[in-house]
Amino acid sequence: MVRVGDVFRALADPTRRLILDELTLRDGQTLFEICSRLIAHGNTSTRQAISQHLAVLEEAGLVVSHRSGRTKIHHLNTQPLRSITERWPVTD
Amino acid sequence: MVRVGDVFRALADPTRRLILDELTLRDGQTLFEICSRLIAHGNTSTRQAISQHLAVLEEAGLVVSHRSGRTKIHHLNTQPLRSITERWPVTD
DNA sequence: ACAATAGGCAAGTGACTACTTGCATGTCAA
DNA sequence: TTGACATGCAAGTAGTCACTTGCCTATTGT
Repeated sequence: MVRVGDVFRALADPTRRLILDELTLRDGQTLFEICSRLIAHGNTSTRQAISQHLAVLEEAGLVVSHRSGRTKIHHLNTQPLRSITERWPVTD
Repeated sequence: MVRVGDVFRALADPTRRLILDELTLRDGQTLFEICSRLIAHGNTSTRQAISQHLAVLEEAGLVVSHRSGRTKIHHLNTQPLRSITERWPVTD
């Protein structure tokens, strides 16, 4: 069960938004891939920090993961974002 | 200039989301009206707390306000929410 | 088996955040 | 003008959060 508060709290951090951007560019990355590519783009986060960020994103339902051997594959899930526009409809 | 981080941080707090809900029900309320109606709905926040929440919402661009005599009228602005679905498009 | 790889767990720290408390400012009605 | 009303400001506090640090587990290749 995903709470809406978790979604917003997860999105409130700039590094977590960068992770979502990275998964938007290439879905299904491992922790090490995400680390490498974030650092390559100037982010200074360590593996442990990014691992904790991914846990927050998973709790919010924005990222789903499954283990494959000794690696863990992360997938983006934009479904929880739907609740945002449903709650406060954007007026055109 | 509204930063996307401010929007998510503002939405991360449950009381602030209740304030947005309240303004969705009836737009253009004063601080005292918002306080009264939130408390009537079981929220235990004080006036000062809600005032600070409104300041955060204004900084995020989600609420715009103008003074009228000794009262301050608050209006909802859902425009910043658009950036959410623009950044991570919701797949149907 | 053994070393390297990919990731996990948990305690500690500094910064930030929500909330309170107390007082000050500005406005309206009598 | 004087008091009541609506709101603002600013310092202090308790709790949360992001990040580090150090060690541990599990899997793969040789």
